[in-house]
Amino acid sequence: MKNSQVTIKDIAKELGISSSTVSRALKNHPNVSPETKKAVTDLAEKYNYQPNSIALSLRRSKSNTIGVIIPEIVHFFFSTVISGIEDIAYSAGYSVIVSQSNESYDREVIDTFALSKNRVDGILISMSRETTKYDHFETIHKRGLPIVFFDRVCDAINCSKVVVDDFDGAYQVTRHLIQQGFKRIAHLAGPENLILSKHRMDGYKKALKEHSLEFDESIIIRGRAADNETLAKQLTTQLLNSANPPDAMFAINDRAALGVMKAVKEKGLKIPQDFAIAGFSNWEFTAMTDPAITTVDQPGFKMGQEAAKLLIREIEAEKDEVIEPEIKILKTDLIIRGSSVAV
Amino acid sequence: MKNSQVTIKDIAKELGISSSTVSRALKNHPNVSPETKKAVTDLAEKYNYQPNSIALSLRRSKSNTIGVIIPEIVHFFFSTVISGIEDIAYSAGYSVIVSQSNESYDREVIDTFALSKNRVDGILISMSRETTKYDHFETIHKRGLPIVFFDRVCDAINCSKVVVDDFDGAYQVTRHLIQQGFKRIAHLAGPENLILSKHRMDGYKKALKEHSLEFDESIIIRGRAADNETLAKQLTTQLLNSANPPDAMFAINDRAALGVMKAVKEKGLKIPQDFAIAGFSNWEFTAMTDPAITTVDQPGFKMGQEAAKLLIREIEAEKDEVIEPEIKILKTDLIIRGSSVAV
DNA sequence: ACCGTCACCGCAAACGTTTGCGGAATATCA
DNA sequence: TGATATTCCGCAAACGTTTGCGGTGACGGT
Repeated sequence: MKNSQVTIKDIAKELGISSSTVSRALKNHPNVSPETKKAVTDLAEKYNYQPNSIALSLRRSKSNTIGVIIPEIVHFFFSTVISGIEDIAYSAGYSVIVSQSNESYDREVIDTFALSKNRVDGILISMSRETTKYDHFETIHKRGLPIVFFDRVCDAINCSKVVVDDFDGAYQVTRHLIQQGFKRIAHLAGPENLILSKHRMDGYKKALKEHSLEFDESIIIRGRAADNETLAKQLTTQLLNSANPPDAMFAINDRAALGVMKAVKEKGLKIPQDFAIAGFSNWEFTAMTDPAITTVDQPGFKMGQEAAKLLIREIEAEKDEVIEPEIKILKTDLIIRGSSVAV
Repeated sequence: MKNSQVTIKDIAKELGISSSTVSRALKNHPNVSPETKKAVTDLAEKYNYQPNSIALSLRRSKSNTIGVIIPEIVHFFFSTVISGIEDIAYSAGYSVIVSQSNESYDREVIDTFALSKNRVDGILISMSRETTKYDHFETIHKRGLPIVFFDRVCDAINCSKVVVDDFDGAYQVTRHLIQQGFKRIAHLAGPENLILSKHRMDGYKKALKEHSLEFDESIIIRGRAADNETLAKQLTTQLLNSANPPDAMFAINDRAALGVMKAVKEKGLKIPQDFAIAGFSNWEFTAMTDPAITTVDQPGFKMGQEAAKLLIREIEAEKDEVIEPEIKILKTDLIIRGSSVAV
């Protein structure tokens, strides 16, 4: 149990010089004689000196840590984003501390202030599904703490954001379904308070319009089905049993698409011959179902990278330097699989 | 940009008292008059005083942060474990900083020392697949930094560990296959340097022996197929085309099981009538395939919780107190699904 | 008038590091 | 020899907090 690490003071004492000199010697400051430098570095190496990062943080009033708040960690997309964040953060010398809101507004507020109290240098956030008030963001942002939103962004705060081109992704996947010959394409929509739901809906509408298909509210599934596979299945079954059922479905995300698929299979329809399905996000499992699900790939890793870059840029800006908020829109990638086209 | 947070000194200055008194007033120390206390707490509230956790860390030489090293974040099981770790850590007042080794030994070493340099109070580790040398663990452990291993544990280090009862899980799932009437059960084994591979193999063997089935090396798939779906599929196809093919497969994990499933489907065999499949870990997607895959649930969340508890217990032990390393073995849960039994 | 007790508060050191400033010793020059 | 420049180093403050110890003043008891 050699408890304490060796410090600058220890080295100074052993060499009979002051800590200032040791500090300077270690960073190769010109005002230190070569002999002293050598003595210091030798001893530092011998004792395996590691600068105390906490003392450094206090001195510089900078923790070199960034906080991340996401709805959930156990989630293919978000964990991919974290991976991207860490990639950039680590190579820039930052640690990453992650906390999850579990899609709860209250928890998100707690997490936000906890990170602020922990003196992180900046925060990356993807909002919870419940969040409709933004005071907690406002508060810490006004305090001068850099914030960057990603994916589930907040329009009310004037800061940098990274999103995926939801509109275009939805447009492309819907167009694909139309090009495959499907005529009556339903849409399972997302929660109304997330902008991405609106964007995807708009992309869907644009594709319909462009191909002279009319938008029909009766084949739109709204509400909480987006993240509830069972509900998605139920509502799809209902739709399939209706008078004028759809022949394809674009679901707002892959989990919902899976619910749709189960409903369609249960009904005895063949995929994609009788009914085509497309999701959104390219979650891992979409390649594993039978048939595999057509979807839209969101560059999660890249999103994490970009968000981290924007944040660090802001953190490391000079005091008087004014950083204009930047909105990064990442292109999506249409992944065509068996659920929408015969292989 | 109100840059600086208010400090104890600021409050002290404004009230014309010393920082010591403010500090004591804030923690309700008896040696402070009620009036002073009130004045201090009022002002603290007014300015929304937040203790500077970095200064605290320096003072107490304790960062209240724990480090986690896992092979990858984008992984259902490991992200579940993290979730469990955070659950315990946050309620005990610790932050969690996560880093991933990406299954690389070199990266694991770097991460280990980076965490140590960042002055975490303890480390939770699940080893990379590559790791066969343990000097980096040894070094920091000798330095007195508490370590707890989980899942992929290291026998060479004498510290607390949390594992799943791999032996029993494998035994149960194999027995289940036997009870369903399958006679020639193959096994896709894991990397040899991970103890869990051996344990699962042993559980498999025990079930065979108990039912008087002989162990046949020719239907064991070894090598790198465990985390390579494509390879798993190839080798399974090879096995299916052999002279005396198996009628069931217990795969060391779910990803491999999926490869097996694809091979079996491609061969035109019916699952489970002609061929049964079982995996291990209960990854999310196993419930989503068609048919759903029988597997063994590993309590990832609970594992995270237990590991965090053990670590924090060690961190918060008194200096002279001797903490005996503890090995926690968590029970698994057999999840029977369509791939091994007709519904 | 002296002493002891008590309640309340401040001083200063400590955690480990950085850095502006000044000072001592040596070297350079007139 | 005396003045000045150069080289190297230490002092002390600062980051924000905690805490042992000592100090002050009021009060009651003898």
